[in-house]
Amino acid sequence: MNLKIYNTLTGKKETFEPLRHGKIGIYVCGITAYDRCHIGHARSAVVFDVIVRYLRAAGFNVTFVRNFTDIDDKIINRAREEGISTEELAEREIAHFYEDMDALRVRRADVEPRATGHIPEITSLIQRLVDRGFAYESGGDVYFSVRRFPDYGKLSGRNLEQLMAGARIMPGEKKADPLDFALWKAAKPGEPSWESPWGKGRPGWHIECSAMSMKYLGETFDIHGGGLDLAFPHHENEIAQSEAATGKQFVRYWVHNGFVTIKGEKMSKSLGNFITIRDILEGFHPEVLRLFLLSKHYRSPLDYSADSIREATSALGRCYNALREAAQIISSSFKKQRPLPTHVKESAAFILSLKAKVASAMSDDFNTAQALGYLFDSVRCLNRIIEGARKRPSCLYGDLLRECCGVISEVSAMFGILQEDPDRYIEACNIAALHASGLTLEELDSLIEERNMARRERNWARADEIRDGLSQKGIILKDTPSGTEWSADL
RNA sequence: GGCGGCGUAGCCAAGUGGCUAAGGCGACGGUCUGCAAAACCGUUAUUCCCCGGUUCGAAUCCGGGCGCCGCCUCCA
Repeated sequence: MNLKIYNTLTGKKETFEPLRHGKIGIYVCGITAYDRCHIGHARSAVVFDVIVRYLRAAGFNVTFVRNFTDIDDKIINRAREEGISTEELAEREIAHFYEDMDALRVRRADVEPRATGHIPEITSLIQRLVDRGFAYESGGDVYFSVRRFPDYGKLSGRNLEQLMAGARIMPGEKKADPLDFALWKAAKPGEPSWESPWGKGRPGWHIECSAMSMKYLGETFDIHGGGLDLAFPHHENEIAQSEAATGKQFVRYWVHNGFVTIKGEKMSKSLGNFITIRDILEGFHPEVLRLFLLSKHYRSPLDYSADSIREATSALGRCYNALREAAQIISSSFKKQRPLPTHVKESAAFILSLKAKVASAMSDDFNTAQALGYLFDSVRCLNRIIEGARKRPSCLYGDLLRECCGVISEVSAMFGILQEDPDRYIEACNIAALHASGLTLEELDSLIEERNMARRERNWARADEIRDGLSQKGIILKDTPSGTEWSADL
């Protein structure tokens, strides 16, 4: 398997070679625990969740680390506003994070370190930088001397002159140079603080990721990921700190996901145009959100809209519908052993080749959009087989469909979709639609009964009137040989 | 201003030098049906923002233009 990854550091797609054969260390910047997560956070989490699932499916032994920033200015300010401690705030928001991620079927990382749990590692890394002349103490703060690190800017493609244009010293900072950034911040009255060689204080934002990633993955490791907005200054500073301290390359492949936008603009707290994960999950199944997030390549911007979520809902519903029909055929026993038609065999062959196709799409810089295209192709093939079974039943269909569904299910697992029992998924949609229609089940049943009476009397006008009325309320009727069924309009 | 990204059908979206430009949503026609729904079959971009260039050959490479977005301050 030749895996290609786009590396922000070089600006190119490169063939991936792990540092140690068969093993991968990956660190992804997690959240700052001060507020609810929005769809942008969901994208980053789901994208790296799928990347890790894929790497494991490809046979790599992956160590996945994702941190929590549980102390910083935003947390201090928000805690003060709410009149609670920073610990309480961080604990609550980490719990909310898990609530959202569990709902989204995002798996836990192998190590989930927190900044406040790694103060000794952080201070000793800062000490190392001071000892090597890359950092200096100033009035209880410690700063990194950007000009001492010649490679500064190599990740984000900037040079020092460009950076000087926008750099300035904020009031209260004690930098020697406007480009320098804080490694350690002296405690202000009332702020949480830890002991250090420079007095009481707390870590700057960037240093925690260097200290924790190197602790768990080594001084050089394979993949570091995060949102594109972290590339500068956060990841640039991580490189500077880490490489200045160790003299070694810090990270081999930098992977950044694109933003979620809304009406073309970046979704962000400051613009106030964000939609929380919890908001979405009130109206849609978590797999719908996952499908939506994976439907575009991870590096491109992804525009959120109510319509695009509805499209994902329809597409997912179509897949579940096929899986349910397949399950029905599998569970029914046909006596006749008719040979399978050619087009059925061809469809099955396509499905059986799905794993290889998806693996090939994923090996090209994690092309989930292309991979999902193959999955949808397979669902059409599955429907063709189902149609074949309905037209000319044969006992040969049971095993064939079981095998095909198994492949589809296994491949979907990598994306974290189609993992529900189809009956239960569809039933849940139906219940939601019934609820939204404002009808009770009894009212619906009696309308269906009334319509069937009208149909028996060949009163098509009345029958259609009832069906159209229900359709407007989001309930679709389907007349089958075994009676009338109702379902949600997916 | 500096740096970076993007512009493919009605909408969403793969494809980055050469087989018929994936797939999804929608729409339309056919099969099925009392009519529908679901499903299947077919149609829906002779063409990939515009203009030049390289090449036997470009959506794909190069130059220029137009438009949109992001980073340069906290941000997934």
